[in-house]
Amino acid sequence: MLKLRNTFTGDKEKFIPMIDGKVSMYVCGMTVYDYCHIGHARVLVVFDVLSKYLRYIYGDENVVYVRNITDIDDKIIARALHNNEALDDLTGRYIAAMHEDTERLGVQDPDMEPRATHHMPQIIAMIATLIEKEVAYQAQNGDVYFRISAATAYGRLARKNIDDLRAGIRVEVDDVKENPLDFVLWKHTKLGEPSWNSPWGKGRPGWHIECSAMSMHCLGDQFDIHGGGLDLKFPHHENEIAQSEGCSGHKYVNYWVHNGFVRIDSEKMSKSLGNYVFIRDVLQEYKPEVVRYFIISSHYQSPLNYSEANLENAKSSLFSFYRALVGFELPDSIQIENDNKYSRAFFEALDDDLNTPVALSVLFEMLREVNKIRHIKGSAPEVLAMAAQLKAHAGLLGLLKDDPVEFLQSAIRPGSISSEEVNGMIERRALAKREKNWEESDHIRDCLAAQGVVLEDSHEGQHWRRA
RNA sequence: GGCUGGGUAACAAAGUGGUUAUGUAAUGGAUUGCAAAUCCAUUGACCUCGGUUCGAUUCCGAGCCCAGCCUCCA
Repeated sequence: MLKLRNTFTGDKEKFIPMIDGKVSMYVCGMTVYDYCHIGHARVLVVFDVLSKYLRYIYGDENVVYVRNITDIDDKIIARALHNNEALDDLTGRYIAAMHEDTERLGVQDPDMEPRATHHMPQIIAMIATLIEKEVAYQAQNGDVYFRISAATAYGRLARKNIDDLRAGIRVEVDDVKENPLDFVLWKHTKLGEPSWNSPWGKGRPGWHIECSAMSMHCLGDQFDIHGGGLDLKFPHHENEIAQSEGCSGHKYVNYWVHNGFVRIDSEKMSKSLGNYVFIRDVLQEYKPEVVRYFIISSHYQSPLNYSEANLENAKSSLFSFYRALVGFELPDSIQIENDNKYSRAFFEALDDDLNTPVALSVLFEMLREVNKIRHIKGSAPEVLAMAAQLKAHAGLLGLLKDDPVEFLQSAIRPGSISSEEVNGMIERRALAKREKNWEESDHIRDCLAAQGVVLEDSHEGQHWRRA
């Protein structure tokens, strides 16, 4: 039985869907004014793994996974202005780039990908309801604010109390808010900014209300899982709760799931610190599955330290899995057999709050078993079956999807020696080996090594891979 | 200042009141023309100080250190 750490209560809880056998999940996606960085990759991959596992448990058709796109906000407007570019062009470009990144990372598309600008009627209707219920008000400057004093249990998710928050806040001179903690739902338009018509005049929505409106529109006013990065916990998710529950009058989300940060040099990686690494930059150096392996090699809530050493570690681990699968003819889709000790341990790990590091350790045990029996029995059916199960289980984590030879031999750096050249040299070496010309054979091996190609001799001949 | 997490062997990373996590690296063996890969084996650990306990890395308390949130951020 799957258990998840619910950050609302802080406890590891049994996951019981609201509607028996059906799961609804919403994850805060990207604000599209730049390329996705490794921190984004972590959210994408973590919730991809969770959704894959939920689909495995409940069936593909019984899981609805929604990941939104924020395509209207201050930073987007600022960037468009800076680029002298139309807003739609800018967001369109970065949405396309994001889709490139997710596809390369093997992240399955969510069932729905709502965009804020496509949900203005829902956003406006929600604000209208909040005003009607007097949990929101329009201030003198035309902005509409959420009335914190009307919220029940504000600060519960982030475990903050309103007095502390208020003490720390700096009140601006011209503040029109009733309470400095009140946050904006609708901003009246400023010259040159994109705007939509509303009962409160032309303007645009605040960030928090977008997610409330889109999630409730897609999944209903209460749903199972809401995910996102830890940095969204406060104030974004806190505010979502306040708005959504203020609107519906009942509970909004049953399980809050937050993933930890990616760190770089022991510091949080973020746009505001400027120390981020784009996904597309990492993919110049490492294959997508290596990045994925790196991400899931630690628990989703722990901090994840981005470093070359850790990527290299992930790379060598993943390579050893692929090496073991070379030479086996395995179908792409394999039924998972879950009645053996490996599988039980694997699923026990995933059930335990998605403990992917332990799940990976089970895959290593399967790997060792494959190598061991392969050595004795070659390609006997039971060896193939074991290899197939390894591939199938890894597939649930989004790993071992590639063809092994392709994975091991394809070059990612431009200017690398071509596979044809390598094969030519290997042929010459085979000849030298036959003639027991070890000097020549070793020379060729050294030459290839200098080009980043590793040769391995086996009973069936020479195998090669790129280091 | 308030609030969250965390400190595990060379590195990465789980977990546990007493029994091998796991991977990389290292060492020895099998294998190989030599290597590599693979298999077998081995070394190496739980921040500090108290407390609870027959026994604590694991529970409790204090301290030190690290990261994060309290303002936009995945």
